[in-house]
Amino acid sequence: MRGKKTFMGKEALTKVFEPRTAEARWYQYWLDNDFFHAADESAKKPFSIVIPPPNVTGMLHMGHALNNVLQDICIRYRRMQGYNTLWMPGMDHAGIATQNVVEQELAREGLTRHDLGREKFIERVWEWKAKYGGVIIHQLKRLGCSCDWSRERFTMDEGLSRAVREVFVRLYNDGLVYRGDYIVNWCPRCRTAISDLEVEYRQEAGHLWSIRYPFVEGEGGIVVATTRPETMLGDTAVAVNPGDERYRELVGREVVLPLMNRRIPVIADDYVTMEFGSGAVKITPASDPNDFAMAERHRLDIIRIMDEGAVINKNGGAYEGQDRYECRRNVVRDLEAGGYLVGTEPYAHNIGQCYRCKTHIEPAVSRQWFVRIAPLARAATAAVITGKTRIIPSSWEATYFDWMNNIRDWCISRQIWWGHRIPVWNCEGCGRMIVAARDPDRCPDCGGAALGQEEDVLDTWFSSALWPFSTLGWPERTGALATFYPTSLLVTGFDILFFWVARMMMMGIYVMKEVPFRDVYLHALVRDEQGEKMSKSKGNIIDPLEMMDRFGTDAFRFTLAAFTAQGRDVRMSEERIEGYKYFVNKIWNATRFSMMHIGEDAARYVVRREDASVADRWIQSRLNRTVVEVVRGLDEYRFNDAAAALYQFIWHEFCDWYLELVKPVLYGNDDDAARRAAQKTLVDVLQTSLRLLHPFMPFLTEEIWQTLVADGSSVMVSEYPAPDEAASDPDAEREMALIMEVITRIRNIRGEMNIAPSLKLRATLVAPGGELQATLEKGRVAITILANLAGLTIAGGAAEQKGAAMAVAGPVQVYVQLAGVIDIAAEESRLQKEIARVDKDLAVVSRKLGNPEFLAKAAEAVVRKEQEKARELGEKRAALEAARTRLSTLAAGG
RNA sequence: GGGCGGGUAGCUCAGCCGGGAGAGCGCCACGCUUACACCGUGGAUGUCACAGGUUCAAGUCCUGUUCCGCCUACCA
Repeated sequence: MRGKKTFMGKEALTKVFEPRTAEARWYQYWLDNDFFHAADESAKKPFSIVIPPPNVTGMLHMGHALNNVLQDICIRYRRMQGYNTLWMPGMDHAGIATQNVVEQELAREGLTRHDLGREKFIERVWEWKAKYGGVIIHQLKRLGCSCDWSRERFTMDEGLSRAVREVFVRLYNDGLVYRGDYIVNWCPRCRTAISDLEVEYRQEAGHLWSIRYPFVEGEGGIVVATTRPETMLGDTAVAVNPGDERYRELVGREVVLPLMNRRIPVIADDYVTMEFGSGAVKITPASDPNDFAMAERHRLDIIRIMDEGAVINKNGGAYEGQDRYECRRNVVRDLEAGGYLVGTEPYAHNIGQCYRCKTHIEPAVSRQWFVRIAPLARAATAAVITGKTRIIPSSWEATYFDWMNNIRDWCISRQIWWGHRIPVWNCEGCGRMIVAARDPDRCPDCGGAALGQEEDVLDTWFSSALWPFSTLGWPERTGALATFYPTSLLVTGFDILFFWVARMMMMGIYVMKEVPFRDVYLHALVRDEQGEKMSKSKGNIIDPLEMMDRFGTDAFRFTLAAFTAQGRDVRMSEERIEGYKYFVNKIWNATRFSMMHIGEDAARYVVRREDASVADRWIQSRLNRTVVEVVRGLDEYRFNDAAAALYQFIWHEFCDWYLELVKPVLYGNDDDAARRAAQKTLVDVLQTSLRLLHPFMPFLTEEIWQTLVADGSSVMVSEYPAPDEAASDPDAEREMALIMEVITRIRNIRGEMNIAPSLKLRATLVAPGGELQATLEKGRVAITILANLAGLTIAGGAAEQKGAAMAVAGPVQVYVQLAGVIDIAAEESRLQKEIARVDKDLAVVSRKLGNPEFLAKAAEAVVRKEQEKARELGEKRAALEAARTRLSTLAAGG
């Protein structure tokens, strides 16, 4: 253990918890003590997570908050369990996004990146990064993230750049990377190719134009339908289905392309759907992926009619210089004027747009680099099938497999400047292409030194795909890599399952011969209260920083955990966060109360078992049950279950019941041993609860721990509670359940009968059997105080209870003397209601027991349970009925 | 077109392997009881989307219908 700075514990907790100061103080304390640090070598078992690197341009939003809080919960949990934990942090250079940001900055100065030139521009981006980049890192710290910041990486740093080059070269040498002229998704605004995944499709209202292409010879023509008339300028064929009777004899003939006066052939291809439109399709190989594929099959000409900005080029004849939409209007106008336009109808269709800038994608043919990933996909699929990597929730497996099985080559080149420049050089002397991890000096063939490097950079996701091993030092054989690869867990949103997770799987297996992670937990998207996706344009963004400011980070974190049910979106709601702020307050005050009543050394008390009250044993047993649930929840990534178990236990068992139950013991002077037992229990339960809660609420728990325990230790490196069968105490649970029900019954009578809470009542409990009476006797003080009684009689046989309200708590009859104040009508209706309720239950049970098939086929235990239930309900009903009879006698008697 | 998820209390949702419908918030009543009014006590509220089926038993399993989301896809 490294040197530890201690924080001087305060005498007592302040009246209210102050999140802001506590958060800053404890985060610094953790840093100062190096608690986030992971050792490259350790006797402890490793547990590692690599962060989904946020964009260097990123600002913390709800998605980040959820993602990182879940990771922090997992990492703190494992750390406390004694693992050598590494949470590897870092950022992504986010090629297009970052370049856009810096270009916008330049635009404000009236400059473009071309004014600066490539080198200066890149410098400018680095300057931008130094100045503004990494805001999100500070924001992650505010969330409490316990990353090992000493290892922070950036996808463009030296080590990672080297990894990128190494992998590229390997892929190339293995024949998995190639360059070629193919049709790709082109963004005319970003002026770069993007991958299939980076295209977002949205339905938009458009038109379907029908155009007649006249035959070269003879009368008539053929009608084609299109949503993009301007692309006709580049048409090189018209296609029909080979099985289409209507067009059978037209195949092989030629038509004249209107406006261009070019002769193009009519061809036959299975791709064409006979039922759609006229059954004939215009083919524009340079502007449509399907047409491009057809051009390859039929060796058609490929005519590019647009430039990089989607402006018509010289191949567009008279339309040269026009923007694609301007051109569309003009083409339609001219077609109409020429009598070629046969029809126009409104038509809704999907249009692809750039996921970065939302500009309409222009499919275009260009020279790009591709990765052939199908062979890598097979291994990535197998890894999940064999369970080497688990996807949680498993419902995502199907989606993963589907994508892997239909995978297409990945376009990895981008025509931008900010990114990893492709490590390929072309010799100006002999034209030789050199693919190398290190910059070559001269051409190996001709020895020439005039080598020009490829202009393109790699898709940002290329470097992200290497993240699990590149951040650990690969291609060096580092200790970190040996210790932490494969990583234990990846936590990320399902929206980047293909972008990132799938590619990391492929690259990890390809490069490391081992999967990159054991578990992949995919969490949901965060939406607003109405279930809408949060977006700036809708103005429904809930800012996590604001939430932390207003409600405290712990409340915010707990809310996220409580909302994270598997397979469902998270609907964020300020009200819920506020609710958990109240929970924070509750815990704070429960501790304050406890500390007022326990001595300095209560934690060291040794309590004999016989001195522990049933309440003491009960709360310990319940706590153990909670430990079981929380641990299971965290092990199974059921964060909401874990959070709910904690909430329920702390608020509704510990605070609502246990604290009330121990008050008489703490206040009283008569029983020192019992008081010490209670104090000891109080401290133990509190400390265990804090440890359990710590991954969810790191700041609050540390603040309390430092004051409560005050021995210089930190809760964040204390041992996480483990289930302990010895603490399980079914007897105490059963006994307390009865005592609690008796108290609730009496309170219920008070409420229902409208009796002032201040009025002390007398009650009689009638219990058959000495054991039950003994149990009630143990609860005598608790019942008296919590039900606010002036006197309590515990009896064996039915006594005449004149003027008493009556209720049943299991086998115990509860009488509350209301002599003088009893409202007979009210009591009558109360009993009536109770009887009706019992009758309803009884009817269900009797129906089952009256069914011979149930008796014959149901499990024996189930039958026995039903029989027991029937007996209890019967007894309860009889007692209530008797009370009602007495009541009517009383009423009749006056 | 294909795939996935969902329709449970006024709202937001939880309900694992089928065996007495739950939580939080909201609502109603009462209470400033010396940890907490960011609180306490008590209470009301559900044809578990619909229709079939399997089963002794279905919110839970199966089939179909319907509505709502999301993902995915080359019908111009």
